[in-house]
Amino acid sequence: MYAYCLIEYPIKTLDKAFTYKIPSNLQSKLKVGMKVLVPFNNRNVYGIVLRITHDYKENYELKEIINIEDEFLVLNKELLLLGKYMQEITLCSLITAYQTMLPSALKIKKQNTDYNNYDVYIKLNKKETEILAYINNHRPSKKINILQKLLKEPQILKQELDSSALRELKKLDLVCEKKVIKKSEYPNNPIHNNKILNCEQKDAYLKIKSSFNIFKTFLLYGVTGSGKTLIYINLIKEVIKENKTAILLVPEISLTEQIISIFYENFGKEVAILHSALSNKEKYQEYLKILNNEVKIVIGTRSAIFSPLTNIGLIIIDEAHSDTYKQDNNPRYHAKDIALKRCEYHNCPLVLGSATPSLEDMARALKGVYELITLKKRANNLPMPKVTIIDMKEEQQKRNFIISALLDKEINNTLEKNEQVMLLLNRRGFSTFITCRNCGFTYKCPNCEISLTYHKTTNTLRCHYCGYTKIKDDICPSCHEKALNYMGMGTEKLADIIMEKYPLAKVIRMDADTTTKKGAHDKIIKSFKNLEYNVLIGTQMISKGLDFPKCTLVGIINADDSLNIPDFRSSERTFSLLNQASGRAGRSTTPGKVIIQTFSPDNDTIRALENHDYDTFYKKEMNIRKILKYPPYYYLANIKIASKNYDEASSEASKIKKYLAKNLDKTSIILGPSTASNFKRNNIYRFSITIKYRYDNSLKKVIKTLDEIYGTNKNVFLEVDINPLYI
DNA sequence: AGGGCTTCCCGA
DNA sequence: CGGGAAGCCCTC
Repeated sequence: MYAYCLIEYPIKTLDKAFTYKIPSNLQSKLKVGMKVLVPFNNRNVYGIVLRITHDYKENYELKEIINIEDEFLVLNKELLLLGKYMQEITLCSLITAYQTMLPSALKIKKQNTDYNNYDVYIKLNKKETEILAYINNHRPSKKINILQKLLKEPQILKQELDSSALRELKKLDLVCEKKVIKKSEYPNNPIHNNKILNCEQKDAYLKIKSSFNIFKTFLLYGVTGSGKTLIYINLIKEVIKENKTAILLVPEISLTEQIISIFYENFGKEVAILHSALSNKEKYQEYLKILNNEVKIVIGTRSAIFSPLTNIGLIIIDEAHSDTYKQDNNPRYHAKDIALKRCEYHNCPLVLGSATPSLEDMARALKGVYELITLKKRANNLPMPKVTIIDMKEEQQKRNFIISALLDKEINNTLEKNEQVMLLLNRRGFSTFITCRNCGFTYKCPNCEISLTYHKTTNTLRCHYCGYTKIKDDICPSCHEKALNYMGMGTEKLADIIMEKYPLAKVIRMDADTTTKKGAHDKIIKSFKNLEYNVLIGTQMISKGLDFPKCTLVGIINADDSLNIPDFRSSERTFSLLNQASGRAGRSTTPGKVIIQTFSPDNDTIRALENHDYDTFYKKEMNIRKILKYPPYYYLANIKIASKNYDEASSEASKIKKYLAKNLDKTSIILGPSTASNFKRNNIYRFSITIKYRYDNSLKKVIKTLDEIYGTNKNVFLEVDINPLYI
């Protein structure tokens, strides 16, 4: 017998099956989808079996399979097909597709077996009476604080305590460390039990339930707080009753602790969790549970869509508009595409849940490709927070540069009432663009309607979609002030300003700088929730899914900045982000207030936020997409041409453009080559070509051919992204 | 990917 | 003529 194997190297030229003889001792055990060790070019490598046959025609002298790596790890037929599908739609190599589908401990390659991962807890090391004596004999301090906490709680995570105070306590031998292997069980949290579906929720539930056993996609469009989770739970209970399984995808686990604990509470041991914060060993364990049919539900981030569940009855993608569902390196797959394929295979429904659906999804729903289910009311009948838009051009005249008069007043009010404030400082993206400090003017490309990117070396502004270039002016073309240099402000500076201005403010920051350490994220959220602080300042990471009952005011300092990011989806993202952030205000009994500061108070996206008006936003934005031929009216494909050598990258890019123009359908539009948004990174220059197309035709074949040609080029390489989220 | 084999170039 | 670097090729 013979086995066709794919080997571990993710190289285009090796992306084909190699044939091996199966030694007699392995013949009964070996199955398609298993990981094997094979001799390859004077050494041994791992591979995966794609096909087993009884005869072999060509007279090439074959080697034998050495061994089966793990008899229990088998990629089943569905997953093998799924990998092929992923190869097809993302143009990655097949082995890359399979590698992506497996947890890192099981990848088809030699492993580093560094599995260690544990939590360090702090415990008291002396009797309670001794500790109390110590507390009574010393002045209040961070150390005393920690001891008091430990008297209440027997053990506390090390990262939650002040490290310098802890060091001293250890020296005094009052506390000790305890290492505990991290467990993936989440605490039961009996808050959300036994909730009954309201009318809207019940309707949605029944509609989806009636489509069990049918391959069909639902867009569950419900305002923030409309109780989508409760619908998910009820649906999944039903799925399990039918003895089937379900996958729930969430955008980021750290922001979804609540969902997880609700699921543990409802389903207990039947749930497996898969996400990047788990150690390799934990992932392996969760994966084994799924393989052994010990669980019925998998909750996880993007890659959980590949869980080896059999007999799937339902897949749900929560916050389906989130960018995290698309992988931003090779293979650039979107979890939704994979989900659709799996639902088709299992003949079951896919549910896309969102408060601000992507235009693509909404367009499909309105066309009838998906079934649209709308939840208009918040589950607890709370009103949506009141949104006020402030014109920062007017405020500038009044010398209010960062905090408007109204926001100032509301911050004072809120702090005096002992409630909490969240201030969102919009990110500026990766590339630099120029804004007028005086009037908020930003340069836009006349062809593509996106902000121009500033290139310091040449003092030019360029469109990274189509390549349009112009020289930067000295004075603002709009207000004629010499103020064309505003580059934005960081959270640190804003925190300083707030602390200086409001004596009552206890400020905590959350952004990329303050959350680098593991667990820092959680720590900030917990301490804000515990009311240790009353002002939370952060970038967009504070906007997602967080629930702070005492937070009644949300201030958006610079609504425009994300609007100006040079990307055709910046309006869509801004709407989603700010709508999401607005939803943070007033989640319990007191109604919330939202203040949006902007230089463009007449902008349609900003206007729509005032009334949480997705529908109007959708119509206006769709119109722009139609005129400019962007998705959902056209599909996109992006090719980045990268090289250490500027000239080579540039000339190859021009060649590729010519090749595409010659070989693609004439209805396709080719933009570029232009400098990519990440034009120079790590000394590699990148040029970008974007194709807008309506009919697939020869596109994938043409790009694939290009990709193969450049597969052997050592100096220039291509990065292909089909349906890119960013270009 | 990565090892082996060929080729090419320069100094003696 | 020799050795070392660079390029090329092959892997069941």
